[in-house]
Amino acid sequence: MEPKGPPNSPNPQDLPRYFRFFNEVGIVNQLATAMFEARLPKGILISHFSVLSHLIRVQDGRTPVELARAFQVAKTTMTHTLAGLEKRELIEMRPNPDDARSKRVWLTDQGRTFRQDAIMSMAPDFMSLAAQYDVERLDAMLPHLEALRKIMDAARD
Amino acid sequence: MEPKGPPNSPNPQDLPRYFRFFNEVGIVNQLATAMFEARLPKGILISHFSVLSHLIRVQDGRTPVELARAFQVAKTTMTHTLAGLEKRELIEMRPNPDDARSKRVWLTDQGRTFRQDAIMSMAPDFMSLAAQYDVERLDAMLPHLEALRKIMDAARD
DNA sequence: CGATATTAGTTCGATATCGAATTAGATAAC
DNA sequence: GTTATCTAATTCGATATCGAACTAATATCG
Repeated sequence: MEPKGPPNSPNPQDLPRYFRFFNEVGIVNQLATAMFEARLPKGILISHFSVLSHLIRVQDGRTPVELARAFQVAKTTMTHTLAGLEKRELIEMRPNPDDARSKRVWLTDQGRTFRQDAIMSMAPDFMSLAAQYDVERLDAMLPHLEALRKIMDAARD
Repeated sequence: MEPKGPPNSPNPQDLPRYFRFFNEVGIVNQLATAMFEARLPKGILISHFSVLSHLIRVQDGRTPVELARAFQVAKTTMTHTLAGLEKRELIEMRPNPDDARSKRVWLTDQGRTFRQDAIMSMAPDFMSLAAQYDVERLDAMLPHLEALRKIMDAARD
């Protein structure tokens, strides 16, 4: 064991290690996205599904800006995503009584059902994954990813 | 410790755990992408940078199809990305002597220099990250991510 | 109160990505 | 060896995402 220096001594030698890690994260993300979207009806993307899930998790009635911030996408992107969901009647946009500039987003029954069905349709993929890769390993990584995310999130001033 | 059952018993109860994991991966990826691209000259995206890096890592002289497969993007997407790199003279496209339908992609000196400069310009971000998050934790996750990626990759028949 | 600055949402133009169709060349089958 | 099939790359049309500019409403501040 090396004597432990200061908590972390930033070292330019480490650069490739970061690249490798983030590269791998990117690949996993791409594969997961492809896996998810293969199960979604065409025209519905992860972005749509994620908004529905978010609204269930944190309660609906959020404003578009809140959603854009939560997903860290441009406001215009959220406008577009919400328009798609509204067109399919998975959400409803109502005026925000607290602020006439604003709106609030509500899930429709169809929206809730749709999400539930989508999740169920993905189950087989996860089951087949579970057969080859112990879920525990994902759980073990989660706290580390969360810690990383929080730091990176705080860093983007 | 629980008695160890069969290696992994796929269990529908685990679904939310997968979602949480892949969701977190997505967020980290998004933050990393934003961090990288903030350092790249405008008009250059991660996709461009990644192709340059790939060509250095596995040797240039690859064909567009090979690159499209390596990154798992549509051929048309790679055509587009390569066009951007060529316009900026970071790569050169030459005919493939082995196959008249095909081309081979070569790095220019400018391309190599560009990549090196880009990496150096990102160093400060990584250093500041390293100060708060031990690189060892990333290294520890890497093999697990790689294993996961391989399984998912094989699964996408 | 009234002027200024900020904020919510949209429209618009640019670019990234994809799938379908196309063209030219290579491979396979008979 | 000729025909049919497959493959490499591009073009085209559709959609996702973004930033800049805009409008309307709210907040701030003198």
